[in-house]
Amino acid sequence: MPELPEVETVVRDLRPRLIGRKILSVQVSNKALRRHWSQAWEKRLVGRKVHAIRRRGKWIAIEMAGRVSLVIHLGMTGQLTVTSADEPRQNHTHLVLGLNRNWELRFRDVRRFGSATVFGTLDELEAFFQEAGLGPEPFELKTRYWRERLAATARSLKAVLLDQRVVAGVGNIYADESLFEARLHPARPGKELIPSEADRLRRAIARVLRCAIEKRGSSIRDYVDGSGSKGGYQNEFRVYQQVGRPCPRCGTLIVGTRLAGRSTHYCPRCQGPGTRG
DNA sequence: ACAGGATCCTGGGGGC
DNA sequence: TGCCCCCAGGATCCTG
Repeated sequence: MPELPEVETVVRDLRPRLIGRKILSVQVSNKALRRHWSQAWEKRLVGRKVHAIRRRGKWIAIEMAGRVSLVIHLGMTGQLTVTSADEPRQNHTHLVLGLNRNWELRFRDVRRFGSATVFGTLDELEAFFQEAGLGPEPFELKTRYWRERLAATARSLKAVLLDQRVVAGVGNIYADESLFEARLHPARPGKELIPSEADRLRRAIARVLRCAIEKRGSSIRDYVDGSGSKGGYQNEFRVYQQVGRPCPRCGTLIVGTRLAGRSTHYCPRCQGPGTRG
């Protein structure tokens, strides 16, 4: 599920609920997430106060006193919520941090493509992100960098947008919505774009993501924010999951295809294959 | 360098 | 009601 707008919404929700709270206990389910949980991590967490929560791409870093951090990726179906400890636990809850004042931070993940990892030092944390090779944040994309990355590749725009090493945080929904906003065909090879088209795409990505953050993300199925509520951007989709419906710009029917291994949606007219887009 | 497929998982929806 | 097949907001590894 969660792409940048969803992860950003979760992070903003968690901040007031988590910062200053103390971790009193750690409970882990017997099912493995994408990265194996080490028992030694529990001792590192217990007794610590939460200092800050940050997002990098689709990653969430919960930073504690003593430079310990809990780093979480929500995968496809991850949910990270702060709830009263009295609230019944849903199935597929894989990590529960008991907090003071009877609160709990819960990580639920039906498909278990998500992960939770603890780092003991800032160096470890930085090395982890370094190794991931994450590209810049979409809101900090430099014109020159973006033009050059596109010019250097024959891959489709769709594949480039999904590549976290080129730009961090865009996933399948916002790739399609951004390409529609920019009036560019998802199969266009990056190096075919003229500079003005590359710039248009860069601005489209930022515009779409900002709008989605405003609507608190997209809830298709599993996504919920930091308090367990759904987002609203699924009502704003212009091409994603809109196959057979009229394009909001020109009325042509939206079509679906498969690109870069993912379902892809676009308007064959507005996003026609020509240079003009 | 790049596309495409398989993989890790569970559950929902459609067809029969 | 049940079964079978396909699909899903991600990421990674392998093949050709």
